[in-house]
Amino acid sequence: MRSLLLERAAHMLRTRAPVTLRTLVAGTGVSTMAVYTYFGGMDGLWRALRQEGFSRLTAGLAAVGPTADAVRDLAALGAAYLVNAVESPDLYRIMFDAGFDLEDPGAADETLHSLVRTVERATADGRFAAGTDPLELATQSWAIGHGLASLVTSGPLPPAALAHGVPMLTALFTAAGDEPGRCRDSVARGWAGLRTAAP
Amino acid sequence: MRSLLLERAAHMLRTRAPVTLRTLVAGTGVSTMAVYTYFGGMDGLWRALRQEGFSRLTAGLAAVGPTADAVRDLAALGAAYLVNAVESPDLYRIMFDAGFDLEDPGAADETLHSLVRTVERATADGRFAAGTDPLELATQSWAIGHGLASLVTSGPLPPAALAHGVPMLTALFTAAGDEPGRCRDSVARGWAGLRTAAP
DNA sequence: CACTATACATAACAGTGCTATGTATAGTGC
DNA sequence: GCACTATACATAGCACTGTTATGTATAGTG
Repeated sequence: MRSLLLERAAHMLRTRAPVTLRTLVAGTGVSTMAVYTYFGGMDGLWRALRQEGFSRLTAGLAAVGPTADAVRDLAALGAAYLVNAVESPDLYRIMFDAGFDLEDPGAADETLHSLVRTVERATADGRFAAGTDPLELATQSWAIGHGLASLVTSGPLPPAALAHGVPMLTALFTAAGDEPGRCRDSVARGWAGLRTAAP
Repeated sequence: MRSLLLERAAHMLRTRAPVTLRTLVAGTGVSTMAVYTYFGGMDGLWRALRQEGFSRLTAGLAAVGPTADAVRDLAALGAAYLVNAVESPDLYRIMFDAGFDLEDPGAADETLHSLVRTVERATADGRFAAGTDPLELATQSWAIGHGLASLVTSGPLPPAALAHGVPMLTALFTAAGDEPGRCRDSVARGWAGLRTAAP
């Protein structure tokens, strides 16, 4: 029942149907109280959806198999991040919407950690300068990805603006010590995985 | 009356008091209908608040007087942008919250335009490569600013993370053709205006 | 001075999340 | 097998939300 409600909520989110306590349980044959036994209220449902969103994101990032080129992998992670955000924008909005704030700090940690590991690999491979702080560079990559994803899903920028990720990440990685030409090539190859799902 | 309601709503937003139709008019001696005559409903109030937010942001950016160093000014614009977002996070959230989407496209245009003009100035001064697309670089700077502002005001990153703006903008501007050492210096000087208001 | 439009007030309506209270079922100790 | 208890719901109602239908007083206008 719990997962049924979660799936239904996710589906209503995708179809842009308003997700309210009563519209959620309508059709399931179950009453409004079920939401309280399983989630403790609507806030609990949103939290569960948020975790679901991060789980889906983590899975999407994990699908970016590590290759010999760690810089390519970093760009591929960025592309996968954007694809995830654009394909389910409502879920993405919930994930980064304040209001629940500080309820489960570190929900996004796994996302950041996969970036950190890849930066470390790139540094170990000699692509970035020896003194590079992995967390710092990973955070900056994340900020770029989130900035683009947020501006596109919120409306101000058209979906085509996602392409800015290529020069931005290239600039960031080059500044971290990677050789410009090789960096551009790696990022372009990693970015090739970006495909916006046709409606 | 209209501006009284707007100011009151902005104040309630600042003090984190829930802004509802009835709490808004309570104490003003006026009834709920006033909101409908002036704003056409709560959605209209949010739209007005959003415009208020953009006006305040535009004013904040305009206060960054142009100096002889256009790259410094670009960084100063970024810092001013972040200060504005962090000082009134709720207003910032409303500005970039979807839901009203596409109601007034181009509300953020003035924000972007001030960046575009400064990029053009920097290019004319020979700081950026001749072929630099001003809109492109301005958009990328915006994405960095918004990414940091959003992640900080939403919770995942601590306020100290705003400092990432310096290396990120430096990397971006250097990639655009500016000389690394001089760029770092300009950005640092422009960033010096960033002061988080003490609570 | 009649007429009309504006600017509200009053009251009610449907919808929201939530809770208090009931009930049926499943598990558990004896 | 049987009382006992906890779980998993259902039913009904509460306080609150935004919205609207209707009234009314005032200001402007021919």
